[in-house]
Amino acid sequence: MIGDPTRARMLAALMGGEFMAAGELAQAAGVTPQTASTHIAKLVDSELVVTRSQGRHRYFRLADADIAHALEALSLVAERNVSADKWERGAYKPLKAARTCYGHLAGELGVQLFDGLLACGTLAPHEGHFAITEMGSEQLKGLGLALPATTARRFAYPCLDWSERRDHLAGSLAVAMLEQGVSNGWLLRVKGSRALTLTPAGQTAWAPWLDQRSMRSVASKPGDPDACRDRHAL
Amino acid sequence: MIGDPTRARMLAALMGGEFMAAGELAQAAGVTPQTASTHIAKLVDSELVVTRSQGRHRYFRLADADIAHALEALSLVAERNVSADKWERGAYKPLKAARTCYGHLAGELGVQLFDGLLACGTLAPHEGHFAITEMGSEQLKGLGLALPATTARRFAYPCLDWSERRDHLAGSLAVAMLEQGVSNGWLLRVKGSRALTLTPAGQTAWAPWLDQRSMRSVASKPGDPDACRDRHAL
DNA sequence: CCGATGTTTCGACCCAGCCCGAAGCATCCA
DNA sequence: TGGATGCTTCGGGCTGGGTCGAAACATCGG
Repeated sequence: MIGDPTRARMLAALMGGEFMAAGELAQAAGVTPQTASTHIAKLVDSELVVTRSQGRHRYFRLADADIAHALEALSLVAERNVSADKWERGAYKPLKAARTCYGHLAGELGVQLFDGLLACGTLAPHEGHFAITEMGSEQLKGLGLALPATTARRFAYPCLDWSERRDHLAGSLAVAMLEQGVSNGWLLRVKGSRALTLTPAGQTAWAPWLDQRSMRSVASKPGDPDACRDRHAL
Repeated sequence: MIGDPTRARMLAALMGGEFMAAGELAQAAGVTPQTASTHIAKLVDSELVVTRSQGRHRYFRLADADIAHALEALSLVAERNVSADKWERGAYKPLKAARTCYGHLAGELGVQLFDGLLACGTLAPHEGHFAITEMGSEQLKGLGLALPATTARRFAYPCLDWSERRDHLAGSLAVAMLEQGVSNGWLLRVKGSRALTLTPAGQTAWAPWLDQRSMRSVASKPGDPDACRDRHAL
């Protein structure tokens, strides 16, 4: 089911996490609308994709996060033979820098932000997932973020990034942060792609977490929130 | 590649994490040896499987943990339509109770053990993965376990269980614990299957982590190691 | 060296399923 | 109401690739 190249391209296009119209999917997969339609019907039938009719359009989206996760894990394996310099040129480059992954942020930017959130003590490990700290809650509210329910099972958890081969943040918090970033003009969607670009405004807003030269070393001792808080106060 | 039913059965058989001979794979997939051979060649060619010749046998194993993880994530999606009572009867039942998952323990037993290890403070969350505590180190050494290098990147991390839909423990620690369990007779392999059975000896050895009536509530406040340590002293 | 066993290669067959053109619905707009 | 747009269904052509029988190759035991 997932193995067919055409359906695989469709699913890859849907990995952005948003609804897409049937015609868009046909274009993304490079087939005629009628061919796309039969494929979509199969995807819906096997409950990988859910549908939502709106006027004369029908929109489709991945059914849930488990499916996105499975696809992400597959990408990790499938893309591993892509040579290192492929990432640095052509269509891959913007995707590697920053992209959406089922509604949240992935790529170099996603990984950096995740590292920063941990290093600054905005998030703290909690039973295999992550909880937001009191301080972190203040930080994010200060940026104008409406925090989703922090008790949700899928509030914040790690997601392995297929280009970076390291974790980035997933879960309702990550979704909310991406939405905020896009609506505030911190991130721009690249048309017809999952790629994103970080604007100067975004760089400023998220500076406390992104602007850390020695990310790795800081991350190794998570209990140093002061540096981050100070920087945030700028 | 993964989508072909025959290859999927082979990969599922390999999910146990051990080497299997070509003939065994043919039997597991229900095809003739020559058919199996062509499939295996493809799997090796696409680097999903690695080979190891020994005499007139050739043994095969999944290439690495990323691939196992991707397959596990796929199972989670693929098996979700299996009705609840399917799990309770027939061939599924022993698999649900306890099985191997790429060299470590999965199923109800795997999830319980993982919960117990966290609840007792043997393991503690650490930067998205898990670290062994000093106390936990003593506990495991006391059982005669040779601890793998605790600094390894993949020492201990969560792995979503496709029958339980909750995390169990993966990583080199989990592999070592399974190996110890099998070689000490705490666990018995069910012939021709990934299933495992827990012996009374195993129940005793792992009692500190398994023997907790109110698992969920205990797990919710991880800082209560005393009860576990006391029980261990029995 | 010779049979037995395990595995791979070759050749031929056959069918599931992908693809598109044409036609049929459904919805919106003027 | 009629045309334009978006999507789905139907029918038929085609081919990629899975399957097995037969035979070749490799290794072990005697």
